[in-house]
Formats: sequence, C-alpha cells, structure tokens
Amino acid sequence: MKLEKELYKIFGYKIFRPGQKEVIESLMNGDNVLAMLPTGTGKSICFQLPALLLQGTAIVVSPLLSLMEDQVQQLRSQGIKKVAAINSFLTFHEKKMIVNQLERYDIVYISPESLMSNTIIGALSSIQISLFVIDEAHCISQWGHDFRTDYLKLGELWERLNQPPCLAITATATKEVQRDIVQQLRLPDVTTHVYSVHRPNIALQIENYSDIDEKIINLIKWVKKLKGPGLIYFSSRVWAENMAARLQNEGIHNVAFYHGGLDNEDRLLIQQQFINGQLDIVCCTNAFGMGINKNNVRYVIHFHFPQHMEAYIQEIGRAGRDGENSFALLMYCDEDRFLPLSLIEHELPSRKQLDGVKKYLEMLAVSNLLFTNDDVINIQAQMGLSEGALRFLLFHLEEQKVIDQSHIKKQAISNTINSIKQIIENRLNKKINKIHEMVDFINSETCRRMYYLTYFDEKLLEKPESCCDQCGLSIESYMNDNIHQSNQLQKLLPWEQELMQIFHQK
DNA sequence: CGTTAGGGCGCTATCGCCCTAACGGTGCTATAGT
Repeated sequence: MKLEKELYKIFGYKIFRPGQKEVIESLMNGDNVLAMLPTGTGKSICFQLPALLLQGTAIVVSPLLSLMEDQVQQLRSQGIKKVAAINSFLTFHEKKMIVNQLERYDIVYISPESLMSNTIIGALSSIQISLFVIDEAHCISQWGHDFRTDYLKLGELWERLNQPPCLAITATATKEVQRDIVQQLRLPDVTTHVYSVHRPNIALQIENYSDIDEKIINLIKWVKKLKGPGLIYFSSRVWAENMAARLQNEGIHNVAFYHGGLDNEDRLLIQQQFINGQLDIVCCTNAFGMGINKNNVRYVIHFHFPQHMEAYIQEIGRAGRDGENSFALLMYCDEDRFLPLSLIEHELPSRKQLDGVKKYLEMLAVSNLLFTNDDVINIQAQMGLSEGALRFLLFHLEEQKVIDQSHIKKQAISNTINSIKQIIENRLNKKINKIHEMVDFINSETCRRMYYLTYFDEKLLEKPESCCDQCGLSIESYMNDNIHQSNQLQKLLPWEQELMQIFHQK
C-alpha cells in the first residue's frame, strides 16, 4: 500500500517527515512500538493515519484536556469527523452517547483517569480496538510514579483489552525512561524508533550569578536585548507573576504569566495569544509547554533550573521549531538548589503521615469496618495529604491488596506501610539524584551540547557554529535588531550620534 | 533558600513587631436529572 498516497489524501502532505513512515509501517504490521521523535516532526500523524486506515477504534491516552481538545478540533477541521474526546468537558448525557457507540469512532481521546472507570473498560471490551496509543508517553515515568498513578495501571488495562497494537510516543526520554515505559506498559516485544534529541539550531548558555538580585537585574537586561518571542521558566507561581509585573514596569510590553493556578479560560486565552503573536513573553511554571505548537519561539530562559535534564531538554526544545537560530539561557545562582529539593520532599506522604494512616487502618480493621469513601476523606483531612499524595497512597494500598474491594487485610497493614516508606525513599533518592545531575550539568566546564547528548546516550557528530557558552557563540545574532542599534547610539556622545546619522543617512 | 501567614506578646495596641512554621510545581475526576 502506498502510505504516501493516503497521507496526501487524508492530510494533504506529500511526504513523510523523518520517522513517521517507519512508525506507521510498524503499527500497520501489528507491532508494539516505542517511538521517540523530535519535537515539531508531527508526532500525531504517526497514530492518526494508521488509526484511519485500520479496522476498529483507536484509543489515544492523552495527559491534558487541552491536548485532546486541540487534536479533535484539528482533525474535525480537516474533515475527519469520527473522532471524540471523553473527558470532564462532556455532560453525563454526551458521555453516555459516545460510550454507547464507541465502535462508530475511528479515534477516541481519553485521559488515563477516565480510562480506568468500569463503564469505559466495559465498553472497550466489547469493541475492536485498532490501536492503543500513549501520547506524551514520558508522562508514565515522569508523573505516573507520583501524582498520576493511573498511568501505572495502563499496562494491566492493555492486557485486559487483549493487547491491541500499542504505540508509546514521546519527544524526550532517556534510555532509562524508555525502559520504564516499556516495563510499565508490560509490552512483551517492542519495536523502537528512536531519533536524536539533538537540536543544532538552539544555542546554549548558562550564567552564574552571586545572588538573586543580580539575577533579576540581568534577566531584565537580557529580555530587553533578546529577539522574541520568548518563554521564561520559573519554579514557583509567585515568581512567575511578580517577574511578569516587574518586566511590565520596565517598559516591556506584551508580557503575561501562566501557571496551573489560573482557571481554564485564562490558560486558554494566554496560550492562544502567545501562539497568535499578541504576546511576546510568557513568564511561566512548567505547566506551560506541552501542546504549545508555536514555531517561532526565539528564546527560552530558565530563571530557575528544572528538576531534571529531560525537563530541561523538553523546555528549551520549545524554541526554534521553525529551524531558525534560537537561544536557551539558564540563569543560576547557588541558592536555587534548595527550592527543588523542598518541592520534592512535600510531594509524597511523609513518614509521620504514613504512621497516621497505619493507625487509622488498624483502628478500622480492629472494629471490622469496611474502608469507605468517607475514610478516604478522613485520611486526607487528618493527615493533611495533598491530592497527589493521597492518590499515591491509595494506589499502593490497593496494589499491595491491603485494601481489596473495601475490605482491609489487617495482617498486611504494617508490612505494606513499611514497603510504601521504602518506595518513597527510593523515589526521593532518585529525584534528588536527578537534581544533582542537573546541577552537575550547570557547573560542568565542557561543551553543553556534548554533555546533554551524552546524557541521552548520543554522540555529538557535528558541532553547530553557534554551540554554547563553553565553545563560544556570537550573541549578537539573537539580539533584537532595533534595540541593539539604539543601545549603540546611547553610548555615543551627541556629536558622535550626529556624525553617525550623517554617514549612515538615517 | 526566601517569602509569607499566623500567633504571641507588650502592656497606651481592633496596633506593630518578632518569631516560627509552612510552603514552594506538574492534572485528572465527579456514573444524577430538568
């Protein structure tokens, strides 16, 4: 079959981008596939095209509501109508309508949380599933182990659905994350199509500052000089908001902030304004990024450094998708090291909270009481657990069968709590290690590009002309032309300026 | 680490100061009925 012909007929593209055809052919062949394709190479085509060609319904697990809505809308605008997203935007009635006739759809987008509902699983069991797709599959590894544990149940579900061809697709995953994805999904055989994370058109720079005030002053300097549009990453919401205001006070226009605390409407608005070019700069937390399809982002600044190399690569990778020269700047000062450590520690239940849970469960068990929804609420309130931590806890209590169909196994409580403590400790160690890797990268004195490629088990084959601060790069090409000129003029004395103007005839 | 919220205290205080503890980032869901 001529895949190119179908590609043209359905999507209007004449040729495949690197990797797309290979992935599609493997899927059409019935293989399970792990694919890592660079950002901006049209990852969704990899499953959309075979989903439309194959018999049955493709299930696409997607991490964000906005991603699902985006893709459904895009497909519909291309005349592909048999697509749907099952999520909380739907009314009960709408949801029921779709679930009752799932087989009529070619592609159904769904969150891992919705996917775990018994109604949905029941409906899925009775239809033919063409593909089981995990979009942004690094979420399994990055989020599944902590605050979105439903990601860890996908493997079991896939088995229950009789193992239809599975595609796990992402832009950024180390070898270790790739292994984790395959293991969590319980894929017995997998065909991997892994392409380079190398982004030659993004120049890398890291700067050290003695304290936070110096950093703020320099951020303002950089932002005034750099050619936009740009993204500035912070690791707290308050910082993102305050610096957006500060930049506006400095006379920089079209700046907004974005973080998970905004309501859906505002988030959508800012995304749209940034994509449409009405905003030049977004000060954001790591909430901003996935699903932002903007080609011409010229720079990404990290005011705070991300928690691991993968996140760094993901975030700087939002620059220069059009292939034009772009700039990634990381601003570091020593006191930054403590924030991520403390974030991590509050993420999972503490030992004290776990001891409290243990007491609570033993009390229920002694009285021969069932574990009800009220108990979930009580535990969360009494121990002061975040929602993420609570879900982490429930996931492991259920997985280790301390709580099984509302029954509590008294003999297992103590051991399980201990083993959860162990899991948390391992998890913390891993994450702290990742932060150290990040700080090592920042403090290293070798080529930045070679360093991160090595981290992803790749070799630097060809060094771009404008590489990194260690290899030397000419910053001028990333500057805002107008401001660059006026800065030069400002340094001149008035009579020099006049002379300049005469000679340049401006 | 830095910021902030909240409690205690002084002893002219429905105020102002100081100290301490807590927090800091990512997202999904809701199974009924006019």
